[in-house]
Amino acid sequence: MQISDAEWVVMNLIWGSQPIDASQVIERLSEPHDWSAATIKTMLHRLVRKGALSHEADGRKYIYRAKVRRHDCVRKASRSFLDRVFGGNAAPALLHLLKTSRLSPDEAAELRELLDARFGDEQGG
Amino acid sequence: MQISDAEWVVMNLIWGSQPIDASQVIERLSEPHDWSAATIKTMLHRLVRKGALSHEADGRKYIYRAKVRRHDCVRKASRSFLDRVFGGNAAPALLHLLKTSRLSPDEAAELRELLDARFGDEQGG
DNA sequence: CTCTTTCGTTTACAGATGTAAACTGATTAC
DNA sequence: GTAATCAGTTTACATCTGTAAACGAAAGAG
Repeated sequence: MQISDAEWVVMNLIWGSQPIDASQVIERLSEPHDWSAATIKTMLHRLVRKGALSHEADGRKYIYRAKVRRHDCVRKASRSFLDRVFGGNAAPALLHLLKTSRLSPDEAAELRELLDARFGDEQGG
Repeated sequence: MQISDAEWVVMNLIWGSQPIDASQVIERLSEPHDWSAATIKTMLHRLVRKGALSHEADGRKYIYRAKVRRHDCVRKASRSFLDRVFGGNAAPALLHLLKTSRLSPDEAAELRELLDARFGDEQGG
């Protein structure tokens, strides 16, 4: 199951604010993305159909919840990105991101720690 | 201009082996991707139309060349991936890739060097 | 010179995507 | 209780994608 660009916007909101009903999603996304309410309703509907969201009636409205875990979707999307753009090799991707990104000192430190933890200074691991 | 999944396969080949003619592309891609010659011809055609490739007649066949630089496409695709999946923040993306990837010691070392060069140990840069 | 093969162009077609209006059933305001 | 409103469902529609067949021109086979 593929989550499209626009659907990621919706999913990202829902992962961060579930359970949530349609009006909330519309309220939070229509302005910043210049989407009509109808567009957002369509996306919610499609995401339910795809199995990415579940909805549960609460009176006349529906409460939406993610059925797929963000982490799994991130993994899938990352895999697909790596495959398509870097032939599946993480190293060039990491180098590219590192070269083109501004990181805060804290973020850099965290990265360095993880790097050291997983791939120790002397031997790789 | 967007390069689709399948088109990336073609572009990746061409970036690595240009100039190249259609029969070569077909020869190199149809087996591993299980694509018919017609499919590959379509993709070449679309890529020319999109402006990603140029073609130049050489007798009855065409020689293809990339018109867009790989680096630019990588940057665009990375940007789009970051935006869609990580809300535009490189740090979580880097952490994710690092957590889910196996790197060789050399790759790890290269990353560490770049990290240190760009975001020195004491002060961020 | 015809027939066949080859190469590129056009056309095809279903499914995904972005974007949204139309429709329908329930609910709230009079 | 009838009108306006609101939520969700259906329908719409152009474009993009993946996948490929059909078609037309050129070139080589005989």
